[in-house]
Amino acid sequence: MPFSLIKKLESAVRVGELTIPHGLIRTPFFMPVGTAGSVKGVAPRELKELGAEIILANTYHLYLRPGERLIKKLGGLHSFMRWDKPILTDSGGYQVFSLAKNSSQASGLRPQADGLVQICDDGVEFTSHLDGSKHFFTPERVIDIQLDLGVDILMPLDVCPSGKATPEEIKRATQLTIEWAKRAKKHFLARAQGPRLNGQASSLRPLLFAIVQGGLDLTLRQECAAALAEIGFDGYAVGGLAVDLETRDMWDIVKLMGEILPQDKPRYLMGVGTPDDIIQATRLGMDMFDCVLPTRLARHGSVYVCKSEMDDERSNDQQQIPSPLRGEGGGEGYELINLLNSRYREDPKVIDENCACPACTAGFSRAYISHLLRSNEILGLRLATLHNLWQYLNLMRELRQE
RNA sequence: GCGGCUAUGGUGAAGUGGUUAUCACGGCAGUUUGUGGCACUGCAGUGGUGGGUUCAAUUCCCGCUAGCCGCC
Repeated sequence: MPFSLIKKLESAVRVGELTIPHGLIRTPFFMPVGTAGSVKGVAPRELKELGAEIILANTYHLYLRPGERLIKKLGGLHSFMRWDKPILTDSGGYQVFSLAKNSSQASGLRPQADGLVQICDDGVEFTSHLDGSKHFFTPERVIDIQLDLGVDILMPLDVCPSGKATPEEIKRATQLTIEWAKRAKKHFLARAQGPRLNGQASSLRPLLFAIVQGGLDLTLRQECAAALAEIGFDGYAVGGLAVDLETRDMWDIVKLMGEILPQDKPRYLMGVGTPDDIIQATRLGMDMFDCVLPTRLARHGSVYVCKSEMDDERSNDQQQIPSPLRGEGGGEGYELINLLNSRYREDPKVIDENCACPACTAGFSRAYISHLLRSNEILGLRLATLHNLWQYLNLMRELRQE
């Protein structure tokens, strides 16, 4: 069995082990996002030093550029990007949703903007954001691309409805997602039965997950989860929740998923989230996460500060070990500060005194990083990114040991 | 001393006799959740100064001041 649940902590966090071709990973874990085969600004060796054990890349983007054929020719994605630990690829289902959203906002540029993405029973037709060329993805094609990339965990093509979708649209998206998952599995098994799947020396095969959709409809989510579990997959993802968060509450769904998804399989909450979201979700039984927030926020100047540090002066005599997990309520362990704000221009402190990331241990001041970011110096983006990723990965370490 | 030109947000530039004066960069702030790379959204100007013409002037005219160019 690729996954084994070792124990449930008092907090209800599931500590387990996932064994895949490029290594063994302990849950719960966070996957830094490296859409185009690179976690922006961070080299593989640095990722390892931060404690990353698996990263996420994107099928849609790598298919369009440089193309899975080229990557396969050069030895697969691991060899291509010089990362020898596990990789999970997102299927491109989210990009279909995201492109459709962007196209309707691009007023004027395209008269038939909504024609940018066409979903039919067989698959999805879309227009490349790079050169306008037309492409067609089927569930089978997306499996083939991911096998060519040689990744450890494959995600099937799904339909991710927007937060504004009608109940009918959500129902149809859910039905298609189940149908496509079934086709993906069939195709995956047919290809995986070959003796040397993508030429890997490892005897371990890659894993195929399924994605639960259904919007905020508890019944639909339950039916979708049951249908997918009936088909049987290596793990189960919960999709479509990291969307329109300001107007929608995902927690009822997350709680339900934690209760009904197969206990002996990893659960992946896609696209989530803030550190506080992740803490809460692990307590509801989620095992895997990915999110662009730490890396994107860093590039825009925002960095995480553990609140236990902000309270330092008050808690001095208590000799408290700083941890985002202290406090029973959970959440509210982190504060986000924007180094581009004028108040940090002359701030001599490091981002977070209790942080052991490369930026903080080297002693780079907030003032210096602020200067770098204002001057558009690459090092500024890198330092902020390293810091935020370290915060996330350290949080996961603490969650596993709690 | 004489002649000419120019004076528009922090900077550099547009533009117009009449509702909220445009753009870039900079500044200030906000947003960001399966990443269309440092993205996006806001905010800040009583239009050098004093008069005049006009129903109405940033826009037309005059004085003053400042800067630039040329001549003596």
